[in-house]
Amino acid sequence: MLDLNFVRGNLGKVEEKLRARGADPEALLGNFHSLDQRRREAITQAEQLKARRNELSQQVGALKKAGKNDEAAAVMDETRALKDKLDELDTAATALDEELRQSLARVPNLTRDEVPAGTSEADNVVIKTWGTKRNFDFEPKPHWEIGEGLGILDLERAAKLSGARFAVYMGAGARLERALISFMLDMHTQQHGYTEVLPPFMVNSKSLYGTGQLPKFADDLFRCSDADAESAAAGAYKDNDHWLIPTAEVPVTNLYRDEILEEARLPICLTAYTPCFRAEAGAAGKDTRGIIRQHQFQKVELVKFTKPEDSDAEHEKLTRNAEEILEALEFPYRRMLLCTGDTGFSSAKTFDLEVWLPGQQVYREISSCSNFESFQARRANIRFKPGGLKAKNEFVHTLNGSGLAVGRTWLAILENYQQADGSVRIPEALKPYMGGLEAISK
RNA sequence: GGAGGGAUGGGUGAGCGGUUGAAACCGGCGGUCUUGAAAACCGUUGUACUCGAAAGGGUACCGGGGGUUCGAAUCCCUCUCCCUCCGCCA
Repeated sequence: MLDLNFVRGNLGKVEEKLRARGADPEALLGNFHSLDQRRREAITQAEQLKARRNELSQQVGALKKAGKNDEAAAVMDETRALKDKLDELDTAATALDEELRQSLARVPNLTRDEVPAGTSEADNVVIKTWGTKRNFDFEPKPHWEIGEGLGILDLERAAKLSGARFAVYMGAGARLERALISFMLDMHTQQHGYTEVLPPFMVNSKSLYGTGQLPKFADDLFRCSDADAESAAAGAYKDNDHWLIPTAEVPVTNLYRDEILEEARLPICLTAYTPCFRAEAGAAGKDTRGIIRQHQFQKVELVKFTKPEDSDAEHEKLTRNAEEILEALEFPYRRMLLCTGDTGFSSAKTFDLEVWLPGQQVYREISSCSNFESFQARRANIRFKPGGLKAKNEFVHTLNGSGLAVGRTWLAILENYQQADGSVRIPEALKPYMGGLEAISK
């Protein structure tokens, strides 16, 4: 959420930044000025009447104490007469306030000035490229052919169990997924200084609001049937409903919702393995082969809470921490700076890491590392207490990134480490996690 | 699932219809003392919105929502969460 005062004072800039994203400022904020104006007038009117009521009520107390019951009764009558008008003004003020809040909740974060202008992923900018693409003396296959050939990936039976966009991993394939999770968590906890978290895989609406998935992106999520569908459809979510998490970002960032952190504790660096559940609404027909795009996938996530002035440096570090996994596994990859049109709703600046997939001859996103600045912190009310004379609590900056998407790492291993005979070599760094296994073969 | 008890500021915890935005203690910040520190003492210390050029006002907030009342942290209803006991259970 953007700061109301900032929007009010910088409406032109906000509109410009929204246009840069390809959003329509008219649709999002069209009547902001007049709405804000009407809201403030309504609040002022209601508050003036409340002040009057409070003043009279105090008089009643004083008169009664003094034994002047007749006079008290007269004042009580006068106050009672205020009631209808007060209800009316209060209702109007509350409605306008709510309207403003809801419209603000749907406004995306403003992208940083260094984010390149653009309308789609085609406009993302390559920041760097790492590694050398392997030369194959045979035609490299896509991962679904390799995985099914080795009997470690079973998409047909997954479809029987759950439908399209699910996978079953078998034997060394299942172990490879588990090995990757342990490898990534170990590296982040032992070498990069993160603390491991195992959060719930279901969260309530409030948490999803805090990180920005709600209210705008409900269609992308799986909602559990204990939710009150009727009120949810109306945009009014209950406190005790449950949704499957689309990423560990949601539970981990919300860990400190409505809390005030000690400055000395910052930055807080957390890493979490979780499955992620995404409805992939609107992705029909996209990436239907293989396991690139799934309703359930596993991911190791990195999350940071920082002081505002540190978030840029921590963003770079976090992105490096994800890159180091790719480098340890010796994958050719590149780092992209997402353009304004491709940067996510809550993010001010995002780097995507794309891994080379020789079976498909493309770079594919395997990590997305974002600086949300105070956008999520404001929604989730996560503050810190600055030391010294700066007494006022401030919103932290939140950041997160995949470190990495495990399913996509799994398929990247198949495609990059495949052999002519259909077997797959195990990357050096992963061998200890695979019980010393050299290769997966039939 | 059943029966009880709770939820108050950064923390612990009083208040149970009218100068209570909220005692006290702890913590934080500033100061006195000290070569420095500690101790002791003194002062200070919530958030959001809103009016105002400012000084300074106003409103709301004691888990959430609703109600009673001239007036609610305090009474009533309801929801959520936590604790204790019983039952069930990976």
